[in-house]
Amino acid sequence: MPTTNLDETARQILAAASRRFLHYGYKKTTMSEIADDCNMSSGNLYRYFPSKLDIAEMFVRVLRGEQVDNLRTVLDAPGRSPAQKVRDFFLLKFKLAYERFHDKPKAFELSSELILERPKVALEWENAEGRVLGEILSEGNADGSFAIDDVPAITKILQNAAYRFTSPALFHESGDEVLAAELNGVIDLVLDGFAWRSAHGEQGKTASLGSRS
Amino acid sequence: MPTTNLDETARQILAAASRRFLHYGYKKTTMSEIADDCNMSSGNLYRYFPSKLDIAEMFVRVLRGEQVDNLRTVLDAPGRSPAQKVRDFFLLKFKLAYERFHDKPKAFELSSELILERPKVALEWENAEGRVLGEILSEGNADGSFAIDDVPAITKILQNAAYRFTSPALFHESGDEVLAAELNGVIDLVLDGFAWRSAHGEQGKTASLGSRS
DNA sequence: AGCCTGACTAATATATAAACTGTTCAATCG
DNA sequence: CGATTGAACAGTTTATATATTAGTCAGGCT
Repeated sequence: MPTTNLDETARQILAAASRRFLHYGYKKTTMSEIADDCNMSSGNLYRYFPSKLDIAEMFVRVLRGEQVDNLRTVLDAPGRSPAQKVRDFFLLKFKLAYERFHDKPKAFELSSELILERPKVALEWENAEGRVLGEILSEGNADGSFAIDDVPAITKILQNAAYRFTSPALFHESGDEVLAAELNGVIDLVLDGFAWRSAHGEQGKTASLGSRS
Repeated sequence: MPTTNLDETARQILAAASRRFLHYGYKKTTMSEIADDCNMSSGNLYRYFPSKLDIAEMFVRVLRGEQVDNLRTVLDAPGRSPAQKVRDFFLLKFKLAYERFHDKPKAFELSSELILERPKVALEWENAEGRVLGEILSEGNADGSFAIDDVPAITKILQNAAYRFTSPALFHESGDEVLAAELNGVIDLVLDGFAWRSAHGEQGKTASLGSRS
């Protein structure tokens, strides 16, 4: 959790802001309200955070920390093969995104607003999750399930392939189960790709069936 | 082209409307302006189209027709294997979307506005493109490159896996070449998945390396 | 008759004024 | 003297009034 770096007062401010962000959204909570909740003046908030947007950024960093911690449990699941963990990772990520979108809509709205002003936060989020996924892939390399030479590159490819199921744009279109089934279809296919590569090696350099241009 | 069904006058209206949609966008072109361009009264437009939104829908249908015709050329490319055609299909689709996003922004804006009111149009678009992709897959089945038992299902999976490169949400983040390279990475992997399946059969039923649950 | 017009209306959009909010900082407090 | 305040300012949001537009229809034109 990134909050451990924070002053006690800063944590209090963040907690008060988080409550209001979740209930009323970012734009509808005012600095004065946050200050009132903390029994201080609005001006004093600026001794602890440079701006309102920075409070929101810290709020999102906490959300991200929780989500990454959650995804990291996939790594330690006993009796699961690396390939199964790849599937677990994306299904859990989808489930977490889907649930947050539906029962914490204000948090989602806040993330979107923040990312418009601070795109770097989205990249950091993706990278943090990518690190977990990369560990799964490395584990597969170690036990011989996979034969991936460039783990970060393949991590990015997997994130790209699963993008549709991690962005809330389509959470309206279909239900939980339909989307999860489609995600499973994508994962089936990329895992078969891994299987092929681990049997034949040399991935990426020559595209097996359909060489480029 | 869907315009062949149309009355001569309707075509004239659609042409005038299209010019203004492309130049000024949907909301900034008025029915009176379209009528003036056609030397008729605004009321008369409603003899040919039920509403302004229906003119926009027809405009988007024409766009879609052009795009699908364009993608269909991939099917007839000589000397390309089915796997290469899968790659050609998605790279061309990406290029068309990327270019239209950048040099016909008003058309993109119009598509977005329309799809909010007429989501069915987006589904029809995806299905129309899916039919072309499905023909490529069937061709691969016929010549032995692929061994796909449920072509429509795999078509959907491929569209899902490539979604990130067909939705304009990320066209801001990276340049042309970076995105195309990432798309190629995804295609490499799914084609390797096809290679594995064509060598082993039984795709979908048992997920090769990482069986479900 | 069949096609077309253009004034009319309800609804939407734009422009303008009023209120509010993020942020600063000179003054106050402990 | 460091920590805190709250009035002041600039920028933005909201509320209100004005104007425009999508869509209708009773009549006119050919």
